[in-house]
Amino acid sequence: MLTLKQDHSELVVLSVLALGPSYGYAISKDIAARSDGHFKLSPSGMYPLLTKLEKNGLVTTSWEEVKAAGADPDSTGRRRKWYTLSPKGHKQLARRIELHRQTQSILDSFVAQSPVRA
Amino acid sequence: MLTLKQDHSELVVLSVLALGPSYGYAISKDIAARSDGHFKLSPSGMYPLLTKLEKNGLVTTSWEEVKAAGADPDSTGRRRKWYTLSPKGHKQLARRIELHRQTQSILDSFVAQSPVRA
DNA sequence: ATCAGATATATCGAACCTTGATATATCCGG
DNA sequence: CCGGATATATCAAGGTTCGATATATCTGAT
Repeated sequence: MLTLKQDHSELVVLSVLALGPSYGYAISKDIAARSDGHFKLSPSGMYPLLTKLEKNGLVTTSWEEVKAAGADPDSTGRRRKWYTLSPKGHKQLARRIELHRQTQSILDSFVAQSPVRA
Repeated sequence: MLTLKQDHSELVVLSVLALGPSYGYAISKDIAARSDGHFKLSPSGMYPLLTKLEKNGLVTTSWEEVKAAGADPDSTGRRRKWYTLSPKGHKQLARRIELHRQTQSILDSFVAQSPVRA
């Protein structure tokens, strides 16, 4: 189980949001599910990252009050913060993907030349 | 020009040392050359990393006194610290490569599903 | 009704990493 | 003789990581 570092976190979160708006908890479940449980982004990694994306204008946000079926109409209910990829966010994702591919290709050339013995 | 982060630095440095012993300055030049100038590992990234590899037993080290052709025989000369990948280092490299491939493959699956628009 | 576990967001501090600047010293070519 | 390359290394400021902690709500099972 791999805990994602910031660069990979950002790439993955942006790519998840490229499929449609979501919120922190759902994104983290999504990442775990779509990576077959291999990738993990914990709350303490997720929320600061989402805040940073918002501050940088890569996402826009809105709050949703999630009320239970038979809940007290006066209760606050559970709050859910939705994140939507902005045009700037889409551009940033494209840039990140390009950079990722470039990095991978060079990294692979180093790895390919390594005479690996177990 | 990409400055390597620790994880990538370690993978790249180990893979360079897998081809044969080297020393800090040469490794950094090697990385720049073999990446066509795209990867950079600065002295302040390199030396702490090499120290860590040594402390963890992944490399063994030895000093070489590099004397100039017509140098004063009593001068200290320039010091060069050679790093040789240990058996433990070879195993670690194999592990790192495997992890790298796994990570790439999952990361690629996220990226592949991203509807990229410039 | 109660309670455990899931849903949901968020911060904190200690440890660790990153990076440009600084330091020291030697070697080589012009 | 001097600037640039060779060679190693540390420092401090800022950024990152990660488990722990906090708060509050919802759901399903007993």
